[in-house]
Amino acid sequence: MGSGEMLRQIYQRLYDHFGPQHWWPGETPFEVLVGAILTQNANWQNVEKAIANLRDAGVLDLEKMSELPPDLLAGYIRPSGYYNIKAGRLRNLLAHINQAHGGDLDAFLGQDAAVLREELLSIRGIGPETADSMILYAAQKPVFVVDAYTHRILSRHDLIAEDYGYQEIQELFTDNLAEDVALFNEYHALLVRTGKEYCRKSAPRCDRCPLRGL
DNA sequence: CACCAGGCAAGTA
DNA sequence: TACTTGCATGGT
Repeated sequence: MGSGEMLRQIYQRLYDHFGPQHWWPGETPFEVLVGAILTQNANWQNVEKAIANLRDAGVLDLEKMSELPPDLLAGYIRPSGYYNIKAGRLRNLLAHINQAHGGDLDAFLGQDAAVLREELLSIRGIGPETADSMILYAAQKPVFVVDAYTHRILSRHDLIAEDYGYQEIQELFTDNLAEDVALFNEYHALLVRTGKEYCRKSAPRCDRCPLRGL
């Protein structure tokens, strides 16, 4: 069986098992950008608390957050962990949008996906996964997001080698699936859901995994 | 108590 | 190039 057929079969099994996941839980593109940084190695529940703090403070907005003193910003996002590091990363992103695009978020996100990706990766604190999450979920362009769960699920089911890197895994999907924002959105969300419930680092419950037997 | 969560950068050899 | 470590909170 070819890789494309295999990937579509995986998707079908996960979708049949879990149904639609309704990602990304963000109300605006800006909120998605912020969430993408805050969720780095952090539980989403904690990220929601941090975002709620920002919203209550009225600074969940490009201009308002840009004017916010760094220590105050760090205080608001405290529940998401690494708050000093992440406050700096948020400010790096804000500075880039302000300096390179005059604070025009739509212009920033409206660029060609490849150009946007290069710009994002040039910002301190934004790596491949964060950049791709932003492009897919905020800019709504068809880039496949790879995360730790994607790697773990595929390697545990012997669909890829253990030492596959980000780029290789991403190419596996983009070279074998139609470039469809809705599909990439749902697929990534389903892989995360699968990882959480059936493919954790320790104590895996592969007995009930919807992908067993592939 | 230990381990983990929708990573990334900086330091070391 | 290939590891290792720091960052830090809250849930299980």
